[in-house]
Amino acid sequence: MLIEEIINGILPLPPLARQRLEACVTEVAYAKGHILLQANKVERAMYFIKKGIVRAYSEYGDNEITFWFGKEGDPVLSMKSYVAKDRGYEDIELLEDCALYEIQTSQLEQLFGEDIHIANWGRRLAEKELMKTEERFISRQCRTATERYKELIQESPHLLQRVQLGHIASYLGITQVSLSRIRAEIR
Amino acid sequence: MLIEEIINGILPLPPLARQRLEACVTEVAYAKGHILLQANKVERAMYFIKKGIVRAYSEYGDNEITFWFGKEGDPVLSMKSYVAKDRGYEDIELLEDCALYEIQTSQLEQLFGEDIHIANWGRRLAEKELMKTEERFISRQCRTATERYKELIQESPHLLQRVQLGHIASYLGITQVSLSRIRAEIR
DNA sequence: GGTAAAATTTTACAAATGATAAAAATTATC
DNA sequence: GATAATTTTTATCATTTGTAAAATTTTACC
Repeated sequence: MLIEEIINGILPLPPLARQRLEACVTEVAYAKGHILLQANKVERAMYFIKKGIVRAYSEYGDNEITFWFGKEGDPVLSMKSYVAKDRGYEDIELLEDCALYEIQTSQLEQLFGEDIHIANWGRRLAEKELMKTEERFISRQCRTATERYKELIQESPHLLQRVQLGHIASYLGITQVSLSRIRAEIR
Repeated sequence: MLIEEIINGILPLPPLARQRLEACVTEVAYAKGHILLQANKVERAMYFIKKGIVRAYSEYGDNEITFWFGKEGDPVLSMKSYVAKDRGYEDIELLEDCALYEIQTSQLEQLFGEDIHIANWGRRLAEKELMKTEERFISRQCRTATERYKELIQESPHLLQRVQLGHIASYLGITQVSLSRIRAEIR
């Protein structure tokens, strides 16, 4: 996926603003298993996924809890680092070899202060992420695990092909055993 | 709470920008029980709470599910309406007589296009809301109902004085009966 | 292709939560 | 302040989900 598409997908920018933003972007690539962002660290870069799939998870007691998957075009950042300049909750692990667009948040912040189009682009980015988080929150609050699994199949069928079920289970907020049960019932 | 404090609490604005923003604000007051924002409607206003307490809830099947409380200083808006110009999920009900600051989102959007400080203020608003939603999401994912209840007592002890337990229970994602059990165990 | 490792499913049992109904306590109203 | 209405607690039983361990399937690697 091209950075231009990703940027304009958030908020279409006039050519000059887009050039300024794109000038901050560098391409990087890491192998499957690489930890892109670390929990308990103030991260100074954010990414967009050009190619590949990643997950965000937290260690909690013995087991890790996956709470987000990112795919092509998605932004990857520690919100806690990005917004509050504080240590993040999550590790972000590459589930496939990935190509990424990298931006230093310090550069981005400078542009936010200089270019009103980019400031509104950044606003839009946060707003869209907020919508997604809210939707998942409400889905979690209102629907049963079975409904959430069916919803996931509907909306992200590709994910099931690319991610192992243990991660999916913890993403849905249930154990792998529960997910197995649900899958058996549906069949 | 003064609108000036609320605005500067999100992002301190230079005097001119703050004046422009405050010029959009009107004060309104409604009685306990009033529905400020309606589910399944594209809402065109947002609010900040000057005085009082509100809740956001969705009807789901027979029962309603409360998923947010707002108190003095908090923004009140349907994210779906504000961000996507789409019908919101939630009703927002006043749990006490409230004094509110009202802003038409159309006016706000115009300012976002005209004033870079206000654009960055809007970015900050979305970012902070995102952080809050994310924290609650993670708390929900990682902690038991009992832990979440204790967390709530710690962080918002006032809420328990002002809101009935049925709403608190559904906010915590459990039934009122479960919450009663938890309260009995803790004592 | 065979072996080891990892992932997934299945099973049995335990713990947590939900549903329902009824009792107790609190709050609102006249 | 008495009565009704609402809210909260308690009790019982059913259902869901979790834990642990074993069985099966899939994947990775030599």
